[in-house]
Amino acid sequence: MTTTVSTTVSSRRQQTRDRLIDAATELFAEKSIEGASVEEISERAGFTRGAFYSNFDSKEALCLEIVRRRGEELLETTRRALAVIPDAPVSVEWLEEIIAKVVTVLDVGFTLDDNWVLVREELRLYAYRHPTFRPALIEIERDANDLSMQALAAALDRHGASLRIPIDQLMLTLDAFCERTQLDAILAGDPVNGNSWRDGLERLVRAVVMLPPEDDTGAVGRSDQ
Amino acid sequence: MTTTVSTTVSSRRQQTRDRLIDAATELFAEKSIEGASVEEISERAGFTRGAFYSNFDSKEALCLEIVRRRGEELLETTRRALAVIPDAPVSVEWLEEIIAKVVTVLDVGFTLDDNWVLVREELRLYAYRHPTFRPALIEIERDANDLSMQALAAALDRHGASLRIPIDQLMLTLDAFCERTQLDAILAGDPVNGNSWRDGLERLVRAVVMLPPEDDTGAVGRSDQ
DNA sequence: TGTATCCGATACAGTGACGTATCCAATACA
DNA sequence: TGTATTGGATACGTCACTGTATCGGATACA
Repeated sequence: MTTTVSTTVSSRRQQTRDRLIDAATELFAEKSIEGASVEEISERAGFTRGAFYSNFDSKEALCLEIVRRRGEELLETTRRALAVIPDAPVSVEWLEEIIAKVVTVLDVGFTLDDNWVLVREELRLYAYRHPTFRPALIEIERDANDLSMQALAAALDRHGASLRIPIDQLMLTLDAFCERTQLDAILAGDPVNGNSWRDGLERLVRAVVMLPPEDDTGAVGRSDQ
Repeated sequence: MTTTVSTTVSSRRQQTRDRLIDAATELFAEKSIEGASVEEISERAGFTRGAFYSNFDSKEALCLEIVRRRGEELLETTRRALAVIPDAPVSVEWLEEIIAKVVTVLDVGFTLDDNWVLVREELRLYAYRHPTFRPALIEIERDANDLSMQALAAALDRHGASLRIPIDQLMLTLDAFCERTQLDAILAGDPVNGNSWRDGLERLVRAVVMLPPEDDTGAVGRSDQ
């Protein structure tokens, strides 16, 4: 139809959508999702309510878009972070290496936006109450998690290291730990440096990873996939 | 002044307060705190808005009361759970013993009410946005945490065991893990049996606790209470 | 330069929650 | 039995939010 026009059109539309999404994300952190009215969101974005409804069917549709975008960002950034991990096993200080990478990857989800933790928490609860929205959140979180998990599994495997607990439980635990630490920090009024919880994260990983049986050169054990 | 009357009066008043609090807790889990109106809370409790405002100054005051009560319940139940832990070191399977107790104690916070996890999450976010409410939540959570933590520390010490990570971090991690596992279960639509996360909890503790250097009889190391 | 389309603003009516002020019934006390 | 007090219900005015329907201006294309 108007395919030629839509390119220029879309760019404008995309911008207002972006601004609406940014404003919404901010407000979701400040007040809750329930607490932030469509009017307020539009206003902060510099538009009126009409513009909002012209771009999104509802607040839920906007939430969905937020999650979708964040999911893409997450996957993208995680991939970049993972690309840095060397394929070949590192002989010296390989544990440090692994831990550093794991921490970096997990960082991703939290470093992107200062109060994303709050919004994420909000979205989780929102999902519980909005059945149509729920599967989207679950799927996206799962995808992001799986990517990091597989990378970690591969890295550990390459270095012949093993874990004291199942890897999926480790991922969940690390994630939950980071989230909680940050929330506590925010509650306490501390700035979210990202430093306080990083140390804890490293300690946690270190405590759960088991070294390979006395191997100094770091030879490869088995490498399926 | 009317001290003699207040006893009889209070009992009636207390009942309506209880009903209001119960209704509110239910609704906070179903809809959010923001999402549950004073009108709806009163209605579910079998009263009208007038009764609500006769008993609480505001929704925030009610939240405060909820947290206060829950805190007391938590401390009380935790104390009972801890009372079961034997003072003397157990020679055989002492690790099992410790783990079981830790799990039990942590259970407390979650077993009391099926969807307390949701309400707790809500309250955490609510606290972030309501500065006057915040310190109450922080204090109560801290008190409950400290009680378990000290008990765990003492138990570990009696048995000469140590941890791979600082004990406060362990407590936070365990708590966060339980919470998250349950939230995930709720999101996935699974019933909150309390079984799925129990296993994980035990594994986690087991992975982090370090046995004393080859001691079969479980002799006491140091015991600075 | 004219015209069609698209996007956001404005106007409007409907809804629901809020907090207060007042009212009624039941209970306590004398 | 009469009176005072207390606990909860009802009624009221206000305000913010929702969603829709209509309008105006800008941009693209001929």
